[in-house]
Amino acid sequence: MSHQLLFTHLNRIAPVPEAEVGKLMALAKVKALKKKEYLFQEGQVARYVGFVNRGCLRYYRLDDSGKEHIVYFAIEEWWIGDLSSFYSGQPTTFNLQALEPCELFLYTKETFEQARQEIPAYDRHVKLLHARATDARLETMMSQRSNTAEARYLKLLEGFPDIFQRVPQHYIASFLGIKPQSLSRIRKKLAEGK
Amino acid sequence: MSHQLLFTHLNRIAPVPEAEVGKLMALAKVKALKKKEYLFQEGQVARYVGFVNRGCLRYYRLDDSGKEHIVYFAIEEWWIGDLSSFYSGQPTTFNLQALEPCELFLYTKETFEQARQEIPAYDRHVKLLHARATDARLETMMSQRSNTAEARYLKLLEGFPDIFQRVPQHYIASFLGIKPQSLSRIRKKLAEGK
DNA sequence: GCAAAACATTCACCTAGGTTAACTAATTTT
DNA sequence: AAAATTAGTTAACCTAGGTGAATGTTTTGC
Repeated sequence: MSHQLLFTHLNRIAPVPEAEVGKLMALAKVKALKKKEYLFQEGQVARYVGFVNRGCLRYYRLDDSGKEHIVYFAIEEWWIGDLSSFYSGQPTTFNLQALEPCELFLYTKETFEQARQEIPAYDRHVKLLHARATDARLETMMSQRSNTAEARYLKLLEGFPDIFQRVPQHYIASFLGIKPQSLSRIRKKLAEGK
Repeated sequence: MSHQLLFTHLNRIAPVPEAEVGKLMALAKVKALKKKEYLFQEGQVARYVGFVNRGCLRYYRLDDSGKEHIVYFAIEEWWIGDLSSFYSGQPTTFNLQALEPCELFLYTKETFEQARQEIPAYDRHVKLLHARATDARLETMMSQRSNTAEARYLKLLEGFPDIFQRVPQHYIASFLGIKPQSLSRIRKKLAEGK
C-alpha cells in the first residue's frame, strides 16, 4: 500500500514532509471496493471520508420519483464522502458506488480528527477542500442555470476528458442533468455539424 | 442598536449567555444600507460577513451574457457574505444588494476570527452555518434537477411565504431560475386551474 | 462461448419554459 | 400631478430537452 499518490497529491498544494504523509497513512484504513460495491448507501450513516488511491466512483441521489442524479465522479486523488452525514451522524441521502475496482484510504471521525490535530498541513488542506466543495456546488448550480446541456458537455469534455474513457455515457448524461438519449443527440449534432 | 434579534437568533440553536452576545456585538460594526445600495459588487473583495438585523437583500451573479441569477434572499436573522472571497482575499464574482433599507452587523476577517476564538458558542454556530450553506447549495441544485419550476414555486410559497410580500416578482423568478413571464404564466395557471 | 442484461443510437412526437412584443399597472422622479 | 421609469400580464410562436419505442451493440455472468 504505497502512499505515493497521496504524497504527490498533498505536495501539489503545499510541501508536506514525507514523514507527515506516513503519519496520515498510519491513521488510514485501506479499503478495496469491487466494481458496483458501495462505500455507503442512502439511509446509512456515512462513517468514512476517504482518498481515492485507485479507481473511479459516482456520488448520486435518487429523487422522489426514483431517478438517479449524479453529483460528481471521483477518480484518483479525489476526496470522497458525505461530510454532512459524517459530521452530524445523520443518515445520508446519497449513494457512493465504485464504477471500477477501487482502493480507498479511509478515515473515521476519530482518525480524521486526530490527523487534523497532529498534522497541521493536513488540517489546512482539509479546510481548503471544504471551501472548494462549497464553491464547486455553487458553480455547478450556476452553470446549470446559464448554460445549455451542449455547453456543459463541451466544458466537461475539455476539463475532464479522461472521464469519457472510464464511465458509461448514461452516467455522464446523469451528471450533466439530461437523459442518455439527449446526450446521444447532442453528440450526433456535434459530430455532423462540426 | 439593540442586539435583541442576534440574541434570540443564537439562542434558537443553543443557549448563549447574554454577556457573550454583548461581546459579539462589541466586535461588530453596525452598518446601514439604503435601498439598492450594495455591500459588495463583483470585482471587489468581500471584506465583511454579517448578520441581517433588519431589511432584505439579494445575492446574485451576472452570467457571461449579462443575465442576473439570484442565489438567495437574506432577511432578518440571516448571515450574509461571500465566504470564498472573504477567506481568500480574491475578488468576488457576486453582488450583494439591499432590497430594503437594511441594518447589518458586520465582521472583518480580524473581528470574525477574534469572535470565534473568544466565544466558543459562536465558533460552533459558525461551523454549523458553514455546513448548512454547503448543504443548501446542494439541495438547490438537486431541486433544480428534479422539480419543475411550478413545483419549486409552490415549495417556496410554502416554506417562505413572507418573501412574496417583500421582493418584486421578477426577482423571485430569477431565484427560481425562470423568466418573469414564465412565473406569471405559472401563477395564472395555478389561479385558474385551482 | 452463449444467453441475458446493460448500453447506446435513432426517430417521431410532446412539453416546459424561453423569446418577442404589446399593453397595463405601479412606482419614482421632477 | 405629469412624466418617466420599472413591474407585471398576456399571447403567439419557438426550441431544448423529455418520452417512448424500436434497433443494434457491448458487457457480463454462467
